Amino acid sequence: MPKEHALDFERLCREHSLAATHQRRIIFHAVTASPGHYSPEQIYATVRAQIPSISLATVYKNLKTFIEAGILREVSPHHGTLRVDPNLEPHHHLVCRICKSITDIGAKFLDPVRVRRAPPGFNIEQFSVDILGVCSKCARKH
Amino acid sequence: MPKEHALDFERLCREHSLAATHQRRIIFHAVTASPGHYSPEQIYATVRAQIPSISLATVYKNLKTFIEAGILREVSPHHGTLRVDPNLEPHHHLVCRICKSITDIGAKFLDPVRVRRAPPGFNIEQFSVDILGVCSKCARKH
DNA sequence: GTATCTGCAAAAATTTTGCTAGTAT
DNA sequence: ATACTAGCAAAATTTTTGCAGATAC
Repeated sequence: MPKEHALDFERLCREHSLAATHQRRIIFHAVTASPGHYSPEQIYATVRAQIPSISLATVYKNLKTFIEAGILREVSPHHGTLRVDPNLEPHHHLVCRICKSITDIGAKFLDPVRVRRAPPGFNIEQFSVDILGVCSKCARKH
Repeated sequence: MPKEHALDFERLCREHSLAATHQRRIIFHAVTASPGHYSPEQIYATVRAQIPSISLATVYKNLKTFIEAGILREVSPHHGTLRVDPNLEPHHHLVCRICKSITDIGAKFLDPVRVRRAPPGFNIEQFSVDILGVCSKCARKH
């Protein structure tokens, strides 16, 4: 339970050499104040209640800035565009952090995912594991 | 190793009550012929080599149709828009197939993911598990 | 004072929709 | 013959960009 989000925010900005602007403070608060996984539009709506003059572009720019700094994460590394997968067998994905490439890996190459304490009320149908890291091609370039 | 994609395709269409059109045959082939996780634009480019007059809208419509039928899958259920996650602790996601809601679940609630046979050349940094299913709210409505 | 950031407007990129003519069953 | 589908153009959504004025350090 964090006590002082405001202090956290000032510190975070200093640590990442970001200017602690009013807009950033409110955006950060909108994202972190209540648990959730919000879209830029949702965050924009929340922030506008406090800064009616803010622009959607500012929200986008700062979310991107926060993500690049590692202060926030993006839920899916592939939100940019639809990607179709013809593989209907149980399998998982190797996802390269650098080039965003996706490679299949058969489910049997992993220990089966097992839930220790079941989430109340949620009806589990299947598991999909993203194995995040750096592919061999990108490793060679760095 | 499938031998006869063409036959597969005709059968698939019959099984799902879809008209086996020329465009669909070429689109399906573009997605399944070589392993990958292609975007609509990439598929459009491939298909145009064989049907120069095809429209991008037709590619989109049919990918969506295939996905709804279960003939193809989408790599990420959240490609539509960016979603930010303020939780930097190790955790995974409960994702509802119906309403697309995302709920955090701490990493300790799952057995740790373990790779049995390591993918050659890929440098693993972290695991992200999507637990797919139906949330309690949506279950109540069905 | 200087570098960075905001807001605006415009553009780019992605996806959907309505309609008419054409095609599969 | 009937129902479904393709192509087109237009619109809707989502995201990025360039720049002038404002703000943080």
